[in-house]
Amino acid sequence: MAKQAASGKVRGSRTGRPVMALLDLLGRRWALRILWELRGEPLTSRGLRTACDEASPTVLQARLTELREAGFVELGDGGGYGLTALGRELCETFMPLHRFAERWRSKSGA
Amino acid sequence: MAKQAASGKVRGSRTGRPVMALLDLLGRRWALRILWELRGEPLTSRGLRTACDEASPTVLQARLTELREAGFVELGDGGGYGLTALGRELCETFMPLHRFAERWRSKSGA
DNA sequence: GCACTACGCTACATTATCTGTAGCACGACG
DNA sequence: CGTCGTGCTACAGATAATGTAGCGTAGTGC
Repeated sequence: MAKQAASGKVRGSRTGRPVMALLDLLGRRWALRILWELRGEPLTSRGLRTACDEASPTVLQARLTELREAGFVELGDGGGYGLTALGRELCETFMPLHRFAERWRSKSGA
Repeated sequence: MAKQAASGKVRGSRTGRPVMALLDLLGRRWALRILWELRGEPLTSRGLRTACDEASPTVLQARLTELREAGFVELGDGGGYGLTALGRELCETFMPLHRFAERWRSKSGA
């Protein structure tokens, strides 16, 4: 479990372009999902686990650490994970995805 | 290698919400990156591989198949992968990510 | 103090997934 | 025919995720 995120080099950032680093960071299992679940209000680690279909705490913890190092997520004082201002911004970016997903389903079968 | 994408159930869609299916589909290695690299003009499978830092053809082929089944990517007549209209829509959604990534880098170190 | 609960977080064996290299079948070009 | 470029696949080795269990800490009620 390497610790390299946000400190200058994330896996996939070989090109130097920050989008790649971001794309790679978000393209990990549960990363997008975590941001999505945190979009409303902060959740405890166990609450987040429940929200994420009981994903294993190992990955969740790993993603949470990466996301924290990236500055998108933070651990509140009284416990519970929440989005930082930056994380909230990022989440805004994904909001259109919700509407898109609905349209997508109606077009792709189902 | 299971074939289940877009045909009603993708891994992670247990909740039934299409966002989850989409989040899960895009939250696989190279999925986001592939969409991103295809955003401009179509690329051949090898061209795409080059664009994706020489990622192994195994995963690329797997993602390409999933993305095709999802209706985001298509294989052109004369060869070369390109985005479908739906895929292009999805890509539009990610465009703000580029600007965000720049801001992110300046805030998170580097 | 003591049990009880919930928190963030970790260990570890099993299983799934990705990497890297090689190579196939097909077609176009010379 | 030989060579090149397609899309795509096989397979061994490395890496990451799963699932279950449990740690240390902190707050509660007694």
